Amino acid sequence: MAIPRAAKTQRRTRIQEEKEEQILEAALDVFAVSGFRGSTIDQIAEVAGMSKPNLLYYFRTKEAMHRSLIDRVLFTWLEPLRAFDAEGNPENEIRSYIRRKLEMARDFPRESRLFANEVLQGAPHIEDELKGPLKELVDEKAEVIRVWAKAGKIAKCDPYHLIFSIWSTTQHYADFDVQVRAVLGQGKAGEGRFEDAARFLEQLFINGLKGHAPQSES
Amino acid sequence: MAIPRAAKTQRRTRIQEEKEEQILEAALDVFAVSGFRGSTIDQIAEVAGMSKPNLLYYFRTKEAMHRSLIDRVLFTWLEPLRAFDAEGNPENEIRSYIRRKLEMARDFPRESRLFANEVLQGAPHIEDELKGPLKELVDEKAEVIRVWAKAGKIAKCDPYHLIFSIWSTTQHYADFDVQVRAVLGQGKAGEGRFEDAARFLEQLFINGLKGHAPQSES
DNA sequence: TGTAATGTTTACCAGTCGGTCAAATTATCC
DNA sequence: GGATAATTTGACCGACTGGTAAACATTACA
Repeated sequence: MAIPRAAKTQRRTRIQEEKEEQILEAALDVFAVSGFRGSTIDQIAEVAGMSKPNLLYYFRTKEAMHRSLIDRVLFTWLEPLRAFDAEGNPENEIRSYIRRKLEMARDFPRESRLFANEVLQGAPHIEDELKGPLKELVDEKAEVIRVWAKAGKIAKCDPYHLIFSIWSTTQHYADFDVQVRAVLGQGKAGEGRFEDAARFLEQLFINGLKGHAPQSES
Repeated sequence: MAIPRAAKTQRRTRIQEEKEEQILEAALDVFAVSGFRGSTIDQIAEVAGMSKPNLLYYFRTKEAMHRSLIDRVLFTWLEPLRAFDAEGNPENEIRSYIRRKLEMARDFPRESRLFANEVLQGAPHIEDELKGPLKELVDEKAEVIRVWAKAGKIAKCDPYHLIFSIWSTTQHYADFDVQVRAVLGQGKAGEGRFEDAARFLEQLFINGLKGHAPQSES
């Protein structure tokens, strides 16, 4: 009868586990490059090395694949921000947040591009996630930063725009990789570029946010 | 016999001028959102308010439209960087570069997204421009910054990554507009967000690059 | 080992894609 | 006003799109 469709049955078989993994892996490849509209099931099927109807056996529609991919990636993608610790030393927290985000741009560029494509195209599939969980998390961490600034531990600044600028500078190395490589040219475009970027960004943000001494309150 | 195709004839008629303008305007709307692969001629035709064969009378192919659009936008897009003046005061130059880039993100978000889409998808249509004219311009301006740093007018830093970070932070407000709005929420997502962003970014970059006193040479 | 559930494939569908063609319409210029 | 060139359109093409149906193959399990 075959009603599997990956969710109906309580326990997923080993083969389901494997195939779904294989499909999402291929889908990530394709969606990350062409976005949702620009990607086709046939492309994904080819990359995954299976027939199109076979893909559609595990994911009923193209949207279901995309949805599943986004859901899985979104959680891990926000991990670095979640790790942002209110109790920690501000300078260290910012420094390691930058470093972690940069590592993700280096190690998971496809995931970064998947989101970039989605948001760039108006986030038609993840608007709720942005306005809900994402906003809440950012609000929480922005408050932490605001308190640090108020206490003079870092410079007074808009915490939201600080977060945006860390996102954009780090993800730039994944999303605009082609451009970065083109501009740096043969010589400087090697893997060392991430180390250079890390050094520069840490310098920029740490110096840029140096607290103004203890500073009086109110 | 009508061989116009917009380029064969030396002098372009008023009507050609107008229609091509109209088409490129519509194409910008569509390409900026969906990227090249994700956009269709029919969509563009509908936005432009003309029939599909009529579009194809002025631009032989979808690629020709895209090409034409990119060529036209690329020049103006790099204008702010070109204006970067080696003779000027470093702090002022950086400040006004940021401001100009941010104004472009605010006033020409579609153009920003057009490029973002293109680069994100591997820049299949503009690789040459990136490796050629763009790289040359950036090399030139990076040298200016390097000299400033060497003279102690600004902090020692990698000029390429400085430029990347200005690009990414400013364009973020165009390319990731939906996300920015979602995170800032109803209250703070108004037009004032560009002023807030400008203030933050100027603070970040100016403080982040404060020169270390005159500093000895060699 | 049999059989029922699971997994895979071939053939196919209706709608959309980029693009063509010839006929019809409109502007231009004498 | 008429000839000529420029513009516009409806009808159409083959290739591709997301997705389906049903036959076939494989696995799990009694």
